[in-house]
Amino acid sequence: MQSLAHQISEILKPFLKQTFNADISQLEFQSTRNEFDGDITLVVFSLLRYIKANPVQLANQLGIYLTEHVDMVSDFNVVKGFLNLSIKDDYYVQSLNHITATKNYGHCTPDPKAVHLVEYSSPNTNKPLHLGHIRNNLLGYSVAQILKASGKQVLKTQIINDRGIHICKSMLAWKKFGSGETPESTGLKGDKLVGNYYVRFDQEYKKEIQQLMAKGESEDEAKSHAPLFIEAQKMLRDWEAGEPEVVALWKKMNGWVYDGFKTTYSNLGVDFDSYYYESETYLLGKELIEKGLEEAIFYRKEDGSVWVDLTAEGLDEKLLLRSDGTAVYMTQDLGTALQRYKDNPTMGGMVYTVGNEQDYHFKVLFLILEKLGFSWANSLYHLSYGMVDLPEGKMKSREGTVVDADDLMEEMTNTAATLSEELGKLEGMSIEDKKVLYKTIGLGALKYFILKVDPKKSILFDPKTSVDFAGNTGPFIQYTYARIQSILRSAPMTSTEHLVDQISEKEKEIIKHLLLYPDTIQQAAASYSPALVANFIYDLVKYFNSFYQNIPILGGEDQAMESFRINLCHEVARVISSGTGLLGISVPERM
RNA sequence: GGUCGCGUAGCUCAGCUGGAUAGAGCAUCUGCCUUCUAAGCAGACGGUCACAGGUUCGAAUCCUGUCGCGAUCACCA
Repeated sequence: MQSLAHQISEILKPFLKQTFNADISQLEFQSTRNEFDGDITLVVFSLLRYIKANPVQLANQLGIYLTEHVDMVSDFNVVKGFLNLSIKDDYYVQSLNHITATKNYGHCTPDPKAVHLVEYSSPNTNKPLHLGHIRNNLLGYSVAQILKASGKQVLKTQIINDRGIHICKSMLAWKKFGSGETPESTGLKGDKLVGNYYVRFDQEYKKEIQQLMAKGESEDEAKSHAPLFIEAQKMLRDWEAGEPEVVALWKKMNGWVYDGFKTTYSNLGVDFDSYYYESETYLLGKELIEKGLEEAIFYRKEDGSVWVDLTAEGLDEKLLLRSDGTAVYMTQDLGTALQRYKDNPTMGGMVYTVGNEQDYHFKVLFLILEKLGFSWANSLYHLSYGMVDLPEGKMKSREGTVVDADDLMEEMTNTAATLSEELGKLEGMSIEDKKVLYKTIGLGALKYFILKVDPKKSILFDPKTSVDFAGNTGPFIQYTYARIQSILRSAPMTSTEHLVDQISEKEKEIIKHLLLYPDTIQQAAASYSPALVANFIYDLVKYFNSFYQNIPILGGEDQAMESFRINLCHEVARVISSGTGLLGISVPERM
């Protein structure tokens, strides 16, 4: 079913062409403001570009034409250049019936050829996930859901940063100070255990630096002379050389971390279809560099390092290979991108969910791929998002100001439990069911809190004030859904064929809003913004609550009206559930 | 310093490709629980949309400049 605006446009365009000889691609409509009569408004001002006329006269002319030729337009009025049209109740009833009859309303039919890859999370394996990762994961997962709803086949993946000096640091600390501790022996989550040794390394390293400085070395000298640092560097070289003992330790400790991550992801409700490991991809891309050198897209300096000159594009020169021939971050990313297109030849796009601190990196990456002549280079998208800041400023793992992902989720769940018990509405529910519910609510609050904000903006998170459960929040939306379920339990949906002619303004608002849902999904997919969906759902819930609070549903009124309202409740619930699903938030039947 | 992003109510945020008197939530204040869930509803208070120009019928939105905040400009990832 086409939107109302679209239908009216189609009727008006031939008329405009015939009468004014004006070919107009886009007519501008908006919802009529409450203080005026009418349902939908045509902004006639915007036509003046094509038609030289008095806006009020033109509006009247169009209004007369529409009331005469379009059945659903019952009346009109003109205020300045605004043509306000009144729409018959029939239209709303039919729209609601149409929504009811549409399976997966708002979702496009999947196109099996439109494969999209969404990369998110991409953690380091030397410490646990924190609040920043939560934003990354929620965004990536939600965008994947939204793309799916817009008809794409989506593959979720991550690239795991499992190699490098920082990994060796925690390995070394465990070897020297760990006395054989394991997740089993300590009862700690694997990622937490490894993270502790990363911190331990830093502590011991600092001690050594102090000692060396006491002996008269400068800070810089001390940093590079400290025995621990030298040992860590050696370990990295041994790892790259494939030294069996180091590799075995690396595998063991990374395994612990993966187990820990798995728990965190599962609690957060995100998942992946594939994994790429940096240890397997860091050498990729070198061939690509050779190709670029042959084609003189890149150049080699005397010391052997390879560069690309992007000054013509307003950027700098960028290193692609070190003078010793080893790969850098960019080399690896070039190779990984190519590899992914080889793995999925029909891929229509790739989304990188990475913080905005890497805006420059991705700009350069995409530009280089374009220079190398890959046609798919322009279908890459960097889903850039702002940092999550604490009131004290940035999160710093070494200064202990990191908000741990697991702790935060647990805290949210506990808060939800406390609030729920205070409200005391859960009599008769089993303890297991309650537990699930508290988690659903707590995580709903957290997810919504993060996702309702425009991705590119930074988020200020105050752990002390925590996350709200009232107002524009996840729990409010979940709560409304649960209330609707309660209505539907006592009055199940009935036939949808009733024609009703006493629909209230608020009900019309709700239906108009429901009709916008498919557009919202498309827009959110085009701009990779879950915030659009989040705010859409919130608006819908606001409209609904206001209607629901004031109009009795089971009042023994006119039967047609009553079943119309119950249908409306049902469809609102359906859209809420589908919309929150796009955000990765689940909705409980009761709460 | 160069580049990129942000700046809307005391706080946290919406505001679609320019449209009518800029919207929510939190906080403060006033009402509403004997009927389907009060995590709610109705209302009050609160704004020089950072500032200055420009484009036009019309600017929070587009352009230019200024100021403020942040990120980035590594043979780190």
